[in-house]
Amino acid sequence: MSRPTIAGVARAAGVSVASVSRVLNGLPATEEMVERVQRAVEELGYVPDARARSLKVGRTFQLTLAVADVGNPVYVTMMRAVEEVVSAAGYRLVVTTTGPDVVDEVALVRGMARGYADGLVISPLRVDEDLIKSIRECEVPVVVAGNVPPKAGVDTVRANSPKGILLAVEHLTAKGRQEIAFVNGPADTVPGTARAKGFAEAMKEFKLRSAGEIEAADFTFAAGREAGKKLFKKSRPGAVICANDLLAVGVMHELAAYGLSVPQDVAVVGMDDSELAEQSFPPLTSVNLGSAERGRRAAELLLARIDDPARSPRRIVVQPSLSVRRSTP
Amino acid sequence: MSRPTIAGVARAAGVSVASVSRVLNGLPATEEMVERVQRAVEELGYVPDARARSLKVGRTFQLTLAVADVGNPVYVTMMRAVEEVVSAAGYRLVVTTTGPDVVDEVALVRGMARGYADGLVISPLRVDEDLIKSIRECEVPVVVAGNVPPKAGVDTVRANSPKGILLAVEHLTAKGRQEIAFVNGPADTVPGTARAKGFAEAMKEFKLRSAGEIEAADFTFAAGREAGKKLFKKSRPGAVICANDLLAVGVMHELAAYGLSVPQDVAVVGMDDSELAEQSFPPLTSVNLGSAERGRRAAELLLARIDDPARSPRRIVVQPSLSVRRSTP
DNA sequence: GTCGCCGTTGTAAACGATTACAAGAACGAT
DNA sequence: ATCGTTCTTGTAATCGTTTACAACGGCGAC
Repeated sequence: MSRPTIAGVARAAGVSVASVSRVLNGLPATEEMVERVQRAVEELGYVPDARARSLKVGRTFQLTLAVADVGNPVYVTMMRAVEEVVSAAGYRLVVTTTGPDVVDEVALVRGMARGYADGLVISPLRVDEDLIKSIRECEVPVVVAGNVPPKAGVDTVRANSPKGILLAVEHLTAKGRQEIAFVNGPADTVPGTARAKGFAEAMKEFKLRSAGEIEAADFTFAAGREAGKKLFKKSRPGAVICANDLLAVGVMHELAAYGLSVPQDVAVVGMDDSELAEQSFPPLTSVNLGSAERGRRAAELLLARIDDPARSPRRIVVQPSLSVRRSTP
Repeated sequence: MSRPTIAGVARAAGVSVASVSRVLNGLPATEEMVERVQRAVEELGYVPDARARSLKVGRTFQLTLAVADVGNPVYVTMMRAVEEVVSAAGYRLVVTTTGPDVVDEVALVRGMARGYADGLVISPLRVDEDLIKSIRECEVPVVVAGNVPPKAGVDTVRANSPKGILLAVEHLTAKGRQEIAFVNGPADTVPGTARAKGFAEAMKEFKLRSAGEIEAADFTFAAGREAGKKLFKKSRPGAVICANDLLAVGVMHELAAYGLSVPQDVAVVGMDDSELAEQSFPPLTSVNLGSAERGRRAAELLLARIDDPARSPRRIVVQPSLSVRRSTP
């Protein structure tokens, strides 16, 4: 016995399929009609088929959020924010992971044309011409949580990480730490380049000389440890700014291995202000790049564009703040 | 200009829709036919509509993984494992979050009848009759990563947490810690009850008296801190076992607030052996409940059941091990 | 040359919903 | 009594695929 269809319900209720559909969608009908249909639905345990429905109406009432690395705690903050906005608007949110490769991301964006969802929020790590092209040509609205050039013609909401790094440097110098090193993620990623540039600018602004720069292989804990190892092999900075919280925690572990204490010997600042920042020990001073707000705004942009596909693309920048915790003096 | 359909491709190629479909699905056709169709597809940028396809063939080639709390790092381990197995088998994995409430879970399971995916892996926190019923009656195969009674008639893969706690207690006593306290998650959850029972059994086995038991409000970091506060207000155990890693990290923070050091003053053991365990400081000794293996096996069970819906339900138990790190002596 | 067979292609009917359109009922106004 | 209006309901087309079935052409065997 297979699932009942609308035709089965119609037969059971002794009415037409059109009437069943109308009742189900809350269109006007007599009390008796509503009654009969609902009884039949109840009796048969009928549940409408979303595939058939979306084929006909051209919408799925699902939205997709694509993240590069589920292990990065910054995404949980974002995911929560997106979920909240999206479900309040009556959409289901589904999360998929792309690999770290840009080709995976391109495949995902192209794949949206298959009609999996009505829209996409994507936070790409690496961006190239192919990806921009696929986003521009995407069949469904796309919002990029991150930085892509305006020519992509797409809604974006991004962080201001140079400004964030400036806040970190300002805080560290105010506390008397002048010898600041920087542990970045891969330079071929979008946040990687932005943060490298931000660090250089900030150091210039404060007339400081960098106490060492390391490019980690990844935005991960393990890569952070590696980077820390390399860094402390050649220098003893008074502070380290890290391009995200996972890297920062990795670096702190490495510091401990060297017998250095945080923040007395070395101050450490992370970025993202994710849940990990408060969970780490000592709790991590971290640049809040507004992940929650970025998630929220991205979701709102997506909904707005679904409502009006013709509106001109918005580019929102969310301002950072600094969450001071105990990893800095 | 809307997306091209198979009819458009057929027209452009000067062949019938059936032929296009056949070429697209790799069914036998002449070289010339394949050639013409592929050119037309290329030219128009045709992408088949997954909704229409799945409506017709009755399969979506998507699988759903439902998790209760994306903030819990144990799920990232699991997600990675599931993703790997599932994508190797040619399925797309989509992740959705249920709330902590059982009604959300029931709604999700019922909702699967709408045809969102070909199968579901769910890891429910709380289980009641409604949920069991909905799982038993679910239109698509369901695998439960967790513990539901056999009468649910469903494939399950669960951890052996009592055994895991036994390992923890054994380890602690071997290191000379006899005064062991336990910080559990909510008792009305499935893991909560299992772990409470496991702790009691383990203490009995080792002829020890509990040095305090606290039920945290949630399986979260914040709840762990609260629980730690309560615990240390009334007792000074030599060791604390926590029902998951987030709770353990919360407890360690509270210990630090009391000026107690880990592991010298108090040893701490977590459960799940998630990525957080190695990221925490000191790195957390944690009971490995086999999340990765559970994820992998759950995915395999799901694929097997999709292949053969009639096979009798399997109930797999994954054995725990202990990952000793520096939070215990 | 005719027949049968096989391989390739096309026609049309599904899948399960929504919805434009038409038909019928009810009712008041003339 | 007739007509027009409005409200409710049913019939059938449609969304974009897949696929059963039929048609056709080519080819070898007799």
